[in-house]
Order: sequence, then structure tokens, then C-alpha cells
Amino acid sequence: MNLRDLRYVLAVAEHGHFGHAAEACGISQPTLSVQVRKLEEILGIALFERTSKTVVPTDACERLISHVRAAVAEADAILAVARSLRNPLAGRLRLGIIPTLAPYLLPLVFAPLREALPLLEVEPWEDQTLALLERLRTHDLDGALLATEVDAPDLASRPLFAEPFLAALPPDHRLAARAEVAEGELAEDILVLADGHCLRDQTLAACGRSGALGSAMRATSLSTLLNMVAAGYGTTLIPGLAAGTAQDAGIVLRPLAARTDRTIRIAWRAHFPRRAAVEAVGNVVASRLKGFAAGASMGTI
Amino acid sequence: MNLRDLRYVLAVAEHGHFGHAAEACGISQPTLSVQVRKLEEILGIALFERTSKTVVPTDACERLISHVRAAVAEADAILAVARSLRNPLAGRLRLGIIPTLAPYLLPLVFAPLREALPLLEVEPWEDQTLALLERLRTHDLDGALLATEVDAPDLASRPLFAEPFLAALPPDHRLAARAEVAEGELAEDILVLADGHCLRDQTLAACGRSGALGSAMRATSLSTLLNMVAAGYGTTLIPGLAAGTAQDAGIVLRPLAARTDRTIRIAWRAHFPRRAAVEAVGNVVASRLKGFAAGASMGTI
DNA sequence: GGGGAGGATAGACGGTATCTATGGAGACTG
DNA sequence: CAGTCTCCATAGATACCGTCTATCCTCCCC
Repeated sequence: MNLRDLRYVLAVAEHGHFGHAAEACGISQPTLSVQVRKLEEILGIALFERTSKTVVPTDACERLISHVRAAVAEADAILAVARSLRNPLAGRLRLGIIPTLAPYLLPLVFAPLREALPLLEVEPWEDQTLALLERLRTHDLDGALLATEVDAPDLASRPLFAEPFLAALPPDHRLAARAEVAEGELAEDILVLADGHCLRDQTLAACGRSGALGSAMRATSLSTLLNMVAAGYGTTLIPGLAAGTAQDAGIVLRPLAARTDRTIRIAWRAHFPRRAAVEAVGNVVASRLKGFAAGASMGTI
Repeated sequence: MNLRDLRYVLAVAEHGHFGHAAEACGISQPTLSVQVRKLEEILGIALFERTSKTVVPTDACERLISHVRAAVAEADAILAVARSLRNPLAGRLRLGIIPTLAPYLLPLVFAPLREALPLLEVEPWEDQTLALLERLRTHDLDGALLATEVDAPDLASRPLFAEPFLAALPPDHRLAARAEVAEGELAEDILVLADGHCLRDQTLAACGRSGALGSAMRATSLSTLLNMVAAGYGTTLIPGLAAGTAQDAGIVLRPLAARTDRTIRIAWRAHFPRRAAVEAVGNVVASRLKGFAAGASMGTI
């Protein structure tokens, strides 16, 4: 049984005339006759009572036709919905973002995304790198904004922009008097985030610390970390996009001597069919943050 | 777009594996791959994200799949309903019956019809001959029990049994003393039904009256006519099946000298697809009334 | 790096939907 | 009452498409 034949049946029932129905279906009258006859044989019942002048649906046809209509309507719905889904730059895109980036980047890119991709519903999801990669693999996310290289055969990624690190110091810290701070100088009283945050590893690497921190406190969020620095517990590195927040908290920021930074990338499954949407989001983000590393390292975004 | 392909999509979505889905569909894996790919091209969207290890429905597929399920379910419903309608001896059969026959025949054949054709729902419809023929032509009836010849190219008919006429007399009528009555002797004070009843024309023809009856009363039903005869207003001819009712009304019945009768026929549209059902009903009726003309002319049915 | 699993591709084959041309039944008309 | 018209059915040819087997490519694992 074929959807095409079901449409033929509806046409014959509607027109009560094989010739007119055939024309409406865009086929020849013999074709219509043959196909309807064939369907009648498949179903084992007569659908129409034909005379030389009239074509009338049988009782059986009346009983069936609601199902026929429903089947054809569902088929049409499939086509209609598919058409509405055809634009890769429309629909939902679940985008993971690491916690040290999300609160500072999202306010910047929300409006540009809405403007450039009005039909794309970007659903942000905040979690640490490993969790995001896992969710990418399980199809719970479609893309992810990360600050690390992505080295996996099933995933692909593209760099979007470089985000410089800044030294974050209590106002009365001895280094606060400097115009810039060498990365290694922060090692002594460095504060870092909890395990799992890529920023933690990057901060330690930049300062030349191996990772053994003893009983040093580990903040669970960058916001907490900033408060700890502001309270004089120590120093840290912060990503450039958090500069505004840090300054608001009363923290002194200084550029780093080696201009250490991290590269923000967008990642997706290698076989993700709507790669175009991911790329488009990446383009908007990159475009919004263009020149950030050069001109905005002091917090003027 | 094809229902078959929709079933393929459901299979792939269910199994998450082209090979297993192909096996479930009874086709080869390459065929399934090609067909799904083709459907994706028709719809203009990717339905599955394939890697060497996993096959996962896309977001678009999730949005479509309810419609796919519905379409397939309706198609299955069509097949199931068609199967249940396949027996021509099952389902509704709208059967017209003329008023001078219905009240006397139906009680006789109801039980035999139920027994012989338990799945057939015979829906009786009582009206005069012309109305029944009209309703046959408009497909409002599927068959009709008539007492006249059916001479129309679009209709067919078959005789079922002969129903003898009987002279119906008031008990004190001069002819009531006879063992039998010649048809012509009734002409003088004959009472007849209203226009449109075939029994009216047959009665007049049997008595040799041309039809000009002057102010003679025209009963609107056979029941009324019998009451009029019983009250002594005149005589009439009644069909044999009404004998019991007539005698209950206190009427004297006598056989006719020439054994005049009428032939009860079943009629249907020449192209009616369930002719088998009509024939079956005809057989039951004919079988129930077999030998009626010969042995039951005195009312012993 | 060799083997295995799984999906994609290629080429051949067969079924079937479609066409045009024609047949045949029934109804209207001059 | 024959001619004609309408309309559905049939016949035969053709082209498309769904399906198969055989093979390739990719990825993963040992």
C-alpha cells in the first residue's frame, strides 16, 4: 500500500469522477483506474461502485476514508514539519559553555546572536569541560565553548578568539604597584579553582606550579575566587572577560609580562549534521570578540 | 515519500543500527541505507547522525517521528479495517421493503436471517416501490424487496417467491358463503389502497377495473384497509402473508378462482459490489417462503 | 598494523507506475 | 434508432526505482 494510492482514493472520492480526479492528481485516467483497482485488490474490498455515469464510494470506503485522510494528513505534516526544519540556522541548538566563560561571555553575545541568527534558539548549558564533552558525545549538546584543545577523533573544533589572562591582586598586594606582572611572580600565594576547571590547570601552568598545592583553598566558582582575592587571601589569574566583574569587586588587575592567554574554541561532534549552525554561532562569537586580545586586555570590551 | 520508507525510519530509530533494522524490515542493509538517505534528501534534513559505531536520531527526526508513527499507524488501521470489511456477508445492508409486505414478512425472516447471516446487519426501510427504487439509485439502500417487475438498466432483480392474493370479505358479505371467489366478482364494491401502493394497481388489475374509482375511499395502509373491510365497507384483495392479520380482524378469506398472485423480488443496483450479500438475503427469504404459494394460501405459514 | 564491525557505494535486475491508444458500456439526441 | 458522446477498463510499451550482491571506506580495538 502506497501513500500515493491513498491520495488517489481521496481524489476519486472527492470528485466522484476518475477523469477529473486523475487531472487533479496530475496523472492519466487509466493510471488512476489501474491504481485504484490495485488498491481495492490489496485491501480485498471494493472502494467505489462505478457505473458509466457515477462513481460512488462504497460503505466500506466510507468506513476507511477517515483513516485514509488521517494517513495522508500525517504524511503532509511530515513534509511540512521537515520544510520548517530544513533551515540549519533555525531551531534549537544546545550549546555548552564552561563556567569561567559563561557568565562573562553570554551577556556579550546574546544580542548579536539574536540579531544574526534570529531563528536559532541557542540553549546555553554551563558545565566543566569534561562534562560538556561527555554531553556532546551523548547528543545532549550540539556544540560547546571550551578553553582547551579538543583532541578526539569523534569531535571537531575551531578556535574563536584568544582571551588574555590578567593578574588579579588585592589592592594592597606588593605586586599591585607594578605596571605589569610576570607570571612566575604569582606562584607564591596563588589561589585556584576546584578540580575540573580548566582555568585551574591553566593558572597553575602559567605560574610554573606543578599542581601540588597543599592545603590551599579551592574556590568552586570564579566569583568566589574573586571574592577571596579581594579579601586579601592571595592572588590569581583571571580570564580577560571577567575583568569588569573583578574590578567591581575591588580587585587590582595587571597585564602579564608574557601576555599569556587561553584560546576559546567551539567544538561539535564530527558528524553533527547541523555543523552550519555551530559554525554560524562561532562566527558571531568570534566577530563580537574580534580584537579582544589586543585592545581589551584592560577590561574595555 | 513512501509509507515503506517511513517504516524504515521507525526501524532505524528503534534499533539504532542499520544492519539490525534492515533485518527487522526484511531487506538488506544497503537497501535500507539507500532508502533512508533518499528520504533525507526528499525531506531536506538529516534524520540520523551516523558514526561508525552509533546511529542517533537528530533533533529534527525527534520532531518528525511522532507524525511518522501516526502515518504508519493509520496505514495499519486501513489494512486492519479493510480486513474486517472483507467479508461481503458482514456489515450493514440497507434493505427496502414495500409497506404491504414488510409487516408480514419481516417477522418471518428476522430469525432465519440472524441465523444464516449472523454478521450481516440488515437494516429494513419501509416505503413504496418508487421511493425504494429512487433510494436504491442514490445509494441510500443496498437492496429492496418489491412486488413488481424491475425494468431498468441500472438495476437488477431476482424473484424470490410467489405470494397468492386472497379475497377479503366482511363476514356477512354475499360472497363469504362461497368456497372460492372469482376475481371479477369483487369489482363491484372493491376497496383499495392509496396511490403509490403497487398492491392498489394489482388489485384493480385483477378485478378488471380500469382505475377510475370515483369517490371510493383509499386506505393509507393495509392495516386500515383490513379494518374497513371488517367494518363492512366493501371487499378487497390481500396478499397471502397478511392472512393471519386479516383473520384476526374478523375478515373472511377465500381463495381466488384464477389463483392470482404477485411475485416478490429482491432488487439491487446492477453494479453493487456486495451483490453476494443481497443474494444471500434473497436466498434466506426464498428458502423461508418456499412452497408458500402452494401450501400456505389459506394462511398457514 | 591487522582484523573486525558497520555504514556507504556500485552495478545489475526485476517489478511496477506511468503513458498512449483502444475497447466497450451506457445515455442522450436528431 | 443509429450516431455520438461520455466515461471507465484494458493492452502493450517504457522508464523509473527499489532491491540485491559484491565491494569499499572508516573507525575501533587488540
